[in-house]
Amino acid sequence: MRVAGDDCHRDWLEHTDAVLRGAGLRTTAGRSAVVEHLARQRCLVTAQEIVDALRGDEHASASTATVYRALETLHEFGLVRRFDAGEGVARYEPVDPSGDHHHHIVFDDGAVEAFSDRELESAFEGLGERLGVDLTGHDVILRARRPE
Amino acid sequence: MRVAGDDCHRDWLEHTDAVLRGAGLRTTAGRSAVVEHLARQRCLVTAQEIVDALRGDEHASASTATVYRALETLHEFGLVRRFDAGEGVARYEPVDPSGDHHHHIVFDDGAVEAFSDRELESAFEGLGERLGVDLTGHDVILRARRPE
DNA sequence: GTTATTGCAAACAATTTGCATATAA
DNA sequence: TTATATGCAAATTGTTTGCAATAAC
Repeated sequence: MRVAGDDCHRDWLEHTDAVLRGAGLRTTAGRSAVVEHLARQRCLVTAQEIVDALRGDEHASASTATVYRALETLHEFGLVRRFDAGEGVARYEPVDPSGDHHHHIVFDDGAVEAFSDRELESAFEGLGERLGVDLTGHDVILRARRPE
Repeated sequence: MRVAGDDCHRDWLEHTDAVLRGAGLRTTAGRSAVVEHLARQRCLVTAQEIVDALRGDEHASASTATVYRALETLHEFGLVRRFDAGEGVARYEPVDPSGDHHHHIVFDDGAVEAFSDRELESAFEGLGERLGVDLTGHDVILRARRPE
């Protein structure tokens, strides 16, 4: 039985490795640790969370500077998405190489969850044409009240 | 002849005044200057831009701290939207009291433009129900390539 | 051997906060 | 008169950068 999430993450890891290597970048301990941590991640992570997680890992670690530099590199290559819910911290997540993507719900208590909706997705088809611009992507942020 | 934009801004100004006053807040020079500047604004503004604009205005001014505090207050009351395109600066804009709203396109050169699209908007109807959450709002951020 | 990558610590930029003063109600 | 708002400057926070040391290729 295939576990979708796991495969997606393995795919991302392989894809990321290939892209970075293909660009002539070296496979180094720090960046690899960041990439592997992201691959393990389902949700949005902050740079600080990666630093902390790696500090607690005896097999890998990376300084704050390295984490930020790795994230910047990954972002340049379109391998991670940067997401900013407006709390002053940037959050990152792997970009699924298969093209699948999801969006986010920010709850009033600050929690962030992922969601996807085919119907909403299809509303973006043809939008670029209607607006007369060359769309390269889209993000949706829903705000929701936490049910009490 | 009615000029839509102007009316909308006047409406927002009056609405904002009423809400703040209704909450027992005082009508003070600093906050009023910020509110009036926002009302005059069509596009997304940063806190710093407001400070600078007011510094050049002989009739009004507000310190950095006051501008941030005013924006925070307005945001709490849902009178402004905070928008973060991921460049590390928060941008604010009035929330139209009539319920009308628009979204944003971030171009690869960093420019941000507003847009609205009825078709896209209608895709959000029923979304909360489909997802089983109580939606209070939504933001859409399009990414686009600047035509060369 | 070269050149990219790292860690550290210092530098930065946006935003927040403490506190004494000013002012709207 | 009294509590809210302000300005200033210092403090915080998230992120970036210079540079010498290190490690990939």
